[in-house]
Amino acid sequence: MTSVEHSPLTRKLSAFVALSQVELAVLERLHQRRRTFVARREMVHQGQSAQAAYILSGGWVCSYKRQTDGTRQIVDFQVPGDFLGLRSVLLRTSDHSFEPIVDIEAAEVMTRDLLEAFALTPRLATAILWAASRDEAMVVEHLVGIGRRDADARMAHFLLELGSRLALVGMGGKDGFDCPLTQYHLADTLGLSAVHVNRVLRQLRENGLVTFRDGHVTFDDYGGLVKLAEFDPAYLDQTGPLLK
Amino acid sequence: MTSVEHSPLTRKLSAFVALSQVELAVLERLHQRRRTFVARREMVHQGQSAQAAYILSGGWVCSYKRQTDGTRQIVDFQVPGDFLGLRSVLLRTSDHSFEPIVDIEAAEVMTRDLLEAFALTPRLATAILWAASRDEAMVVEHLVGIGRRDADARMAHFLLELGSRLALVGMGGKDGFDCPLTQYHLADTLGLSAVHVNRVLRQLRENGLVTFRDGHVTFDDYGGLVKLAEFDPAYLDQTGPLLK
DNA sequence: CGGCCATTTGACACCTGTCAATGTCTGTGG
DNA sequence: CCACAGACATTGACAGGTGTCAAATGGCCG
Repeated sequence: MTSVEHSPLTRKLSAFVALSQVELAVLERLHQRRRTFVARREMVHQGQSAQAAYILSGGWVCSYKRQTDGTRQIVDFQVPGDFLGLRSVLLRTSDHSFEPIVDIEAAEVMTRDLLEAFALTPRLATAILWAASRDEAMVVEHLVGIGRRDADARMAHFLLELGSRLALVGMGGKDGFDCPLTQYHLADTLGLSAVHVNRVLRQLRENGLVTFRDGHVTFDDYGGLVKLAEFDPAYLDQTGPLLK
Repeated sequence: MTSVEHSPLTRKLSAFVALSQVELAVLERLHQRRRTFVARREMVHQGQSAQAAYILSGGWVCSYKRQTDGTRQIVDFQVPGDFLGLRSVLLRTSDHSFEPIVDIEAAEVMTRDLLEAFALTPRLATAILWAASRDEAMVVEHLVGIGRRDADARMAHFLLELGSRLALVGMGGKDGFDCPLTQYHLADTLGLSAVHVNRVLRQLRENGLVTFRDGHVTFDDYGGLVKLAEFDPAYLDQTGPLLK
């Protein structure tokens, strides 16, 4: 499609607004300090003086909160093209922990560089704020899901949301996507036990809706899944108002 | 305590940072356009071109999301001193609905006035952003609660959080607070059925922990409640805890 | 080969939802 | 003043969704 190799973040934002050459250049320049993190090693990213955010370019990360009894609740996932710790730069960080799910590659962005980029290209700032507000909308939708959907619908909704997000960066479509998550990750995300996650997955598979297996999610009946989850992606594509 | 009558928002922010006379004046000036809303009449506040936010000075509001099957999930409550729709001004609004729980009084703040106030007094901007990030931390904590706490702990945690928030604006303390919520509100907040909310409240009452009755919450055993809920107010970031 | 991790499955308990009925209080209208 | 309706709170009986416990299976890697 594109002759030039763009970063996932560029792809994502481009789906939201057409960026000029200058804006694209500024965006790419933010990707200079490349860093890698090893799977499962917690990236401490507490409320301290976090002077940098990260743009995830490869691999998956989850942000979670751990309770005193040992259980944890995963609040969100970050996939390529997503920011890590953006809010801790713009506002103040809440005390999440971040854990790479696989080995990841990310670009470290210093606060001053980010703010400078914002000053140079207001439209870029707008686009990035759009991404941040989308993240927040996802947390809210997540809350609704855990509070008011049963396990099947919750799982279906989550997989559909993930599929939509990945499609935006070219890593999946309506047939499915590669997915490095374990059933424990799903359990900690959806507020279920790992055992029940397995039961739910089996049922969805046997009903011909979706198959979660060997690191790959296959949408066997996309329409049926959407119906089961009452999935309305409106909260994801907030195309419009901000840039008008 | 104070000879001058300050707004709840002023009280709240003052607990976070000592504001100068100038900053206090700017803050009070934001309260000029007073409006009232009637209980139970939904304040439509969709993603449209929301050019204003509100500072709640009296009464309670809840923000919620309704599902197609009719159930709803309350995402957050706003009590005096809280902003309504702040994020929809700074970023973009997610599609919540707002419902006054009782008759409320609020100050309408136009975006331009707010931005102007920010420009005049950066410290005020910081304080307000702190409030916004606290709201977000509460949503996350709420997610953790629904996902990983049982009904008793969830209820206890919620009541303690509410108590802390109200204490910040002088509307409650370690003994309790006035509370206009119905058990249906609690159910929609905690992801429970109204019937079960009633059972949980009875149990907490019979265990001598907390009494929810006749529009008033009484902490019968604050310490016991904290222990049951494993309540750690760190996420509220109330630097100068009034509850000490 | 021998651990370790993730997955899978079954049995059972229990937390929570649903259904239904009753009680209480408030406001309204006769 | 009383009858009545409506909203909220309360309680019991019952069903069902999920969690917990335990064990077996299979893949991966040192």
